[in-house]
Amino acid sequence: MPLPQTEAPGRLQAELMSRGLRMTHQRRTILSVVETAKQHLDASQILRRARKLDPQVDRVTVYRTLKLLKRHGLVDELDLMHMQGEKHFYERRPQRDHIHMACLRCGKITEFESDLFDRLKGQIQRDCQFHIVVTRLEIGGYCAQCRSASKQ
Amino acid sequence: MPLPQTEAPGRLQAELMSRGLRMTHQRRTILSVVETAKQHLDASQILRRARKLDPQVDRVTVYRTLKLLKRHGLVDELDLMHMQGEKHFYERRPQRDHIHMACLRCGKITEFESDLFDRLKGQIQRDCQFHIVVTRLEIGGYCAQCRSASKQ
DNA sequence: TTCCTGTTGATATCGAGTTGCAATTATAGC
DNA sequence: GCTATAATTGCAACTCGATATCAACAGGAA
Ligand SMILES: [Mn+2]
Ligand SMILES: [Mn+2]
Ligand SMILES: [Zn+2]
Ligand SMILES: [Zn+2]
Repeated sequence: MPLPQTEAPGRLQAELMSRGLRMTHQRRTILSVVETAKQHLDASQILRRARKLDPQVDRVTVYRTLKLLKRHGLVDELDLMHMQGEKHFYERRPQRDHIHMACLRCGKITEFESDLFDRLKGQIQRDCQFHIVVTRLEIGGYCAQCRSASKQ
Repeated sequence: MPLPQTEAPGRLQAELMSRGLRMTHQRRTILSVVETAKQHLDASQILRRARKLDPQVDRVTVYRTLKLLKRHGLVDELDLMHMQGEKHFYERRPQRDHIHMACLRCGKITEFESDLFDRLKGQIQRDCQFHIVVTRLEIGGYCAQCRSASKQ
């Protein structure tokens, strides 16, 4: 039993349990991977990390769990400009939405929060009578380093 | 010869030719499909429409042409929340960027332009020293119709 | 502990998109 | 208009992210 049941349940686990969902060993493992990730991970990276904790976990369960988390609004899915293949990336939904910038040269991902973004969402809800559930603002371009590097 | 060579070249075609790219019959066909599309089309829809004009056109050529158009910043790629499968959708890049809202109930796609969005992009370029090449703001939620329909 | 139902793993399969390569063709130069 | 040549195409095979199926399993209420 690599993952003792007694560990403090993360927020993701608590969220799912409060919604009456069954908490399996595999789910706990996958949730802990998503929750402790310091970067944006794709499904196969999540699988690899989950297997380190519990070699039993199957690829299919990772996909099923990610779909579940998306459906409950607990993780967000990103393209990050599909810079290498068609994979999607996942991150815990933060308190406040943020913007993702992907550098088309070095691949670096930068996050950015902005009042203007919050106001824009407000405008959309008001002017379009559209009830926003999920937002995804992704920007491709060139980061500061790569800009100065390419100026000679 | 369903597509006479004498037809006025569309803007996409003119753009590509001005960049010194070869203008093949297949490309002309695919460009005309993309250019005249009234909705967001995925690759297989583009193929089907292109084949109506020239049954010779191959699936691979559609993908290659879309990649070319993306690389030249002439079309934008969208997920539209991946509501049915993993397809991507394409549209001619407009003068002014717009936002895409996808209704998670009826699937309707709504477009929206906003000064706040333009200002947000300006802020990002300034504050993050990030040179923006492409932006993609996609929002999932519930449209006005579906909201009132679900209120009993 | 029992029972029931939701969940899982193994496998096969789907389907969007890519690759390799020989045949074709656009176009620049004559 | 020809010719030469390098870009482009079509076909087939392939990659790989994601899904469907279904028997076996296990969470958790009673
Ligand atoms: Mn995508
Ligand atoms: Mn659009
Ligand atoms: Zn960079
Ligand atoms: Zn709707």
